[in-house]
Amino acid sequence: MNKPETRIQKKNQAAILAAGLKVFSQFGFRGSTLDNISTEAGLSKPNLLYYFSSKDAIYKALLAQLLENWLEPLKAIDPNGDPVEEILKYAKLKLRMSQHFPRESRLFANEIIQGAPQIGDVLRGELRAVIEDLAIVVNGWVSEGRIRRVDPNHLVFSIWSMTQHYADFEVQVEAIVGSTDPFPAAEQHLEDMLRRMLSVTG
Amino acid sequence: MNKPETRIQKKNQAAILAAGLKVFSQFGFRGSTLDNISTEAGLSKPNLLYYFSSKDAIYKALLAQLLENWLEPLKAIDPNGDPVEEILKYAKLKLRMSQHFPRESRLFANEIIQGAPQIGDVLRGELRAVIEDLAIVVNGWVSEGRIRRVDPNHLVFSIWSMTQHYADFEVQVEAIVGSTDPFPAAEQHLEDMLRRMLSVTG
DNA sequence: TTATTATTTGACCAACTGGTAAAAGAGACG
DNA sequence: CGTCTCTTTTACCAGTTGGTCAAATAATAA
Repeated sequence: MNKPETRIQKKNQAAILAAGLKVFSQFGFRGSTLDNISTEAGLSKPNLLYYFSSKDAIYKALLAQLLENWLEPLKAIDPNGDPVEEILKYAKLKLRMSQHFPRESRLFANEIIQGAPQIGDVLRGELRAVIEDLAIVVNGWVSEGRIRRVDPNHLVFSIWSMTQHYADFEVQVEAIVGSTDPFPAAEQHLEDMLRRMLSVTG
Repeated sequence: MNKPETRIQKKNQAAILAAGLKVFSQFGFRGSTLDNISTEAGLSKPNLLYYFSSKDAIYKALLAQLLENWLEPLKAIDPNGDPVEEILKYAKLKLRMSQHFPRESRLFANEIIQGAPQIGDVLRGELRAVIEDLAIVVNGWVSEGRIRRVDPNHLVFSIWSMTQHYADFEVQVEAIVGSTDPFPAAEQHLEDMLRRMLSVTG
């Protein structure tokens, strides 16, 4: 029933979402203004509101898009694969997302820090369910003796935190490593941490 | 030269800082309003401005206070102590700070995510210097064979991220562990991660 | 007590906030 | 060409923002 989008609509909606991502990820929802976003998008404020009915609508569209990409790699962990390699694959993918999509990460971080007013339900619903499934898989690996004993939830927390840190706290990382690209060393460190934590052959 | 503070001043300044911490840590600087803070502090807005000259002044006072407590434990790492235990002591202290002062952690996280407009200088100055000193110590431990080879900077990043995660992403942690207190298991996991990463006797 | 100082309040301001209405301007299509 | 829809702009609004000011009120000291 929804009409096909014109090329102008496609272009402007994309520009607005890109601008919204930039602004929201830096200032959070309440700290961002429609003026900020519309200026960044190269549109007038009423023109922006012609494409999105409200500030809220832009924010929600961004989060919805983000959550998909967020959950997908988690579900891709293969219970039949090699345990350490599966976990490492996920962790490295997450690190690469921090490297290449830091604003998405910061948008998410802002939302969570502020109490997840928009996506709290998703966290307590779908995310929790996915993590519960993963916990079963990890616990299976543990009881089969294929990885060392580990708390599945906190393993996930440590992967999330160590990887997202490079996006969310980018300015702090930069303050310390200077102009060095931190990601190669970060990946090596992440791999070391997880291999030593999980490998049964110590 | 500065006059002694009256008890009313002490009380109201403390109330304002407590209110500012609560509000700023939830909404970030730009997302917070003087009305929020003054209401939270139980004062009228002009009355609040009688004690702090501007919104900025409250925020800066909070950050200054915070940065002291932030850097102190880092300097307390003893080059002459047992390497693994020294690092673990620091990590556990950091975790306990997340547990008992989550709002301070979120205030800091908000500031960093938003590009550290206020404390960028401190990060590139004092923080960087402290981390450089620590790196020398850690590299010494490595070359003495007392801990396994590790990148000092990224070791610190992983400790910061894994510990602060429980404060900054509290709502996400809660969504997954439910009403369980996450901190005992978090401490165990943190200790496992670091011991297995660092201990030469694997 | 009174004089002095410290504190609090209410009224106010200019700039900015998210959002609206109507009309002008562009594009697409027959 | 003309018509019709899509897009953009101009002008506007009520509520909120950080902050000021003078006057009123409480503490305190002599």
